[in-house]
Amino acid sequence: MKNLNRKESILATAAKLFSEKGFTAVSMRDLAEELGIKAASLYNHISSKQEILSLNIIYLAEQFTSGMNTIASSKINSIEKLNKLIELHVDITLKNIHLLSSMNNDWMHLEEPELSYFLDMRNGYENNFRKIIKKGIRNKELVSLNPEVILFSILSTLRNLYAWNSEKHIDDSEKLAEEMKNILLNGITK
Amino acid sequence: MKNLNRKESILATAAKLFSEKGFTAVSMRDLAEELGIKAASLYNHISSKQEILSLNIIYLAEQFTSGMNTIASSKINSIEKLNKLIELHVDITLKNIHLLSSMNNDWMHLEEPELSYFLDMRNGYENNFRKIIKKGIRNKELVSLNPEVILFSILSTLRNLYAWNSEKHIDDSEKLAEEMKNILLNGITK
DNA sequence: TGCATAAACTAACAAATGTTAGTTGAGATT
DNA sequence: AATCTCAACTAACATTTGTTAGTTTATGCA
Repeated sequence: MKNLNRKESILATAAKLFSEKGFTAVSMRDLAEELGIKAASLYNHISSKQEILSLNIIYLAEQFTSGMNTIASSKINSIEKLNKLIELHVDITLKNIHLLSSMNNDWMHLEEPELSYFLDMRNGYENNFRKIIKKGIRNKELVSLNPEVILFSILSTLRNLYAWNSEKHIDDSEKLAEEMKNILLNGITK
Repeated sequence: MKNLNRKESILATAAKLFSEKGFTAVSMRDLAEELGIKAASLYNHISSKQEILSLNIIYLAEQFTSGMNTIASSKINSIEKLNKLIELHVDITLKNIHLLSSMNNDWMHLEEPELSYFLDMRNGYENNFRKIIKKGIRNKELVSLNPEVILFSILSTLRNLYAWNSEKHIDDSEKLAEEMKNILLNGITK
């Protein structure tokens, strides 16, 4: 949390606390105490608890959206796109573990209009992912199974990366991505 | 929620609300209102908000633990054990969607001694799962990749089943389990 | 009929919540 | 030296929180 200005360290500390206990269970006094100041002082830097949540979540969601847009529109085949998506998730997750947790578990506490903005991004992301899978099936690159189940399986694993990683700290992002590609795409049986 | 006595319907309704907003964000007044009574009346049936959470979570965790114990000690090979585990998850999840959500997201709000009891069950479950995977690798039934990454990938997908299923309602439990076995074990590439 | 029980109610509590108003002090700018 | 600004502070606010105490009411059993 060093080398951050006060607002940034509030956002980062909030993300950490939210990831441990959830948005609602963390009070502004908890957050202030963790930063060594009084709750009222937080309001010199942010306008509300709600703003902390939405700045954090929207920032992260936009990263995923932008990464997905680049990949979806690139001229590579479906499997290569899936590989790139796995790299994208591993990369963003390892750099933002606490934010990931916050986004996955507290997005429903966003208020309008940020809630709709977030859900639009999330839906857009899933739709792009779904298209890639369906195209892969049509091209015979992927097995012809229910694309929804495929989508769900991969996305669940990628979205949960943060939970696993905070326990066993995998530092080598590249190696982790390679193993995940292997497992998710080729399966685990011999 | 019909054909349940009052206590059971309190637990079920709480699970539903917790799954939508999280344990901390649901007040006893919210819960009471959903049941058509006043908050104080809840205390004729349960002793605290905390009790609601722990009864729900412990009930579910014990189901997983007991299912796992049966599978782990049965005399079948590793891949068959993994198949059984997938069936177990699909089965329990489809029957307890809201409970699943509550357990996955609100367990950290348990208090001692239930918290430790839950964490012991959870760790035991993961250890059994890990053993099955490691033995499968030793037996050359499974590919020789990092067992932690394999464990994490499968478990993430299984644990997230509830989230996906509440949107796209897959009613055919058997068919869903079959597709998941295929994808998780054999991969998705041709 | 009278009584016990179960489950609802009203009213109130102390504590915790997010937030605002107004104040203070240190450091930079004029 | 005087002023401005930033970021901390204290004090207080209106709500909301989980929970308790005491009361009422309907139902089933003696």
